[in-house]
Amino acid sequence: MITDPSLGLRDRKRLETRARLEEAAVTLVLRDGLEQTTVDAISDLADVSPRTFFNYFDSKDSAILGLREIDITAGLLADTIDRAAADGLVDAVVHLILDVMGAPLTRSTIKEDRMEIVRRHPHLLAGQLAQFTQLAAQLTEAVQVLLARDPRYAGQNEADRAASADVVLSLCGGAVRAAVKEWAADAAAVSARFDTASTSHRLEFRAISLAREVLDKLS
Amino acid sequence: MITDPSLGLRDRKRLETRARLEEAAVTLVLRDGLEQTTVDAISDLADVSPRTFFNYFDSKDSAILGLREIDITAGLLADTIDRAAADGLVDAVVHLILDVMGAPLTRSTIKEDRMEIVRRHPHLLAGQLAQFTQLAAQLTEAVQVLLARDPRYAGQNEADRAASADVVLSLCGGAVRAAVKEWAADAAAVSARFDTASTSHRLEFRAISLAREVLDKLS
DNA sequence: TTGCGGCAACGCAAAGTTGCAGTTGCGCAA
DNA sequence: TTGCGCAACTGCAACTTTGCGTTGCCGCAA
Repeated sequence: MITDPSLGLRDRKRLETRARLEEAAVTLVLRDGLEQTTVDAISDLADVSPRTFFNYFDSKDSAILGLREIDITAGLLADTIDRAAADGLVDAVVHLILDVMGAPLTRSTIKEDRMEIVRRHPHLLAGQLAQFTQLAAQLTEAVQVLLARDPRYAGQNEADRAASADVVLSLCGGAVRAAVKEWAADAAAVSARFDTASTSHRLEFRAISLAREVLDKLS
Repeated sequence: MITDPSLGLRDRKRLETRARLEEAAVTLVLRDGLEQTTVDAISDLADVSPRTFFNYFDSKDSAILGLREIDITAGLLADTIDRAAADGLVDAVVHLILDVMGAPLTRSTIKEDRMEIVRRHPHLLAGQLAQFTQLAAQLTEAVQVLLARDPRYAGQNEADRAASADVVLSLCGGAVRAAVKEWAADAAAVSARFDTASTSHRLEFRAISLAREVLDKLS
């Protein structure tokens, strides 16, 4: 239940509805399977109309993963800039992607259930990751900001920087996707209990290694 | 009309049906606009049922672009390997992507009409490019073959090579996407007549530059 | 307290997409 | 030449997704 009094009734209801939809989606998928779970059923369980479902989520998959519209806060961007200065651009961007895409997996109250679902249906995450470029002009924008503060890209004009940002994002996104793929294959095989926080770190570490390796060998 | 006598009636009919669908799609989109053109209308004009439409194409967009199932022939793979040896991995992969994705744009008989449509609706190509990773396990496989023949990746085991291939593909795919974005923005602004062959070359050149630049600056 | 602007939920309709099952007819071998 | 297997085509139903127009109610200001 959401009780933050700083929000008006309207916003509280909105948050509650979203939470109900997320929980309904996860519950039904665990109970009936991914294919068997329809948007209608999720909406029913959450007590809203199917039309409303799509006012909250872009797709069934988004609801299951609990992805909300990407919103890169000033704080997150600042952290990313710091990270870029400390560890380099690749580390920062990989971290940013995982933070934005993976937050519901590692920080939600139903994260264990979500992890279980993702483990059983790796294409869920992979699919979102494949699309994330188009979903998130914001990410490109954030990377552009990073590039603008990078001396190596100082001479570039706006347009070139946008293009470069796309490529950097694609590289890092690919690394994350590859890391997730491995993790899903591993998790399916090993099926060991795992702790979500450490999983997130392992993913980040692996993604960064992969990206760096390619940079290393191809340049 | 398809008249190659080496094919049986069955195959000839199949090719004809596909051609009719492609042409119907392009014709109707040019006449009525992208949104106004429905799968039903395309199927009608091509004299098949809407259900059959989806036996030939994954989506309306694919039909408009004339994308067929990706099939990397032995010849194409050999060419790509040669190119990798001569100009490097990035050049080869970028070329491969453009060849696979762009063939219908540069080699089809209705290419001018297609180019016109892509110019008016850049998201068509961008969308396909965004999805191409998942569509094309074959591309990943091809890149894996390239990596296997690359001395820098000689020490890697199968699994690591698969991951690296994903990242390389993502990098090059991003570069192509960025190049296409620029081209679309340009073409929309300039709206000049242009020659499809040289467009393809310019795209390839620009994509390679972008990829190399990122490799250069980030490593 | 009342009235108003706007957002949220909703129903409806249309389009895209996919699985299933039945029919037809090509291609091949006996 | 005949018969069989398989692939293509089809209709149908279900599901996902989106646009549009309507209704009701929250939040704010007079």
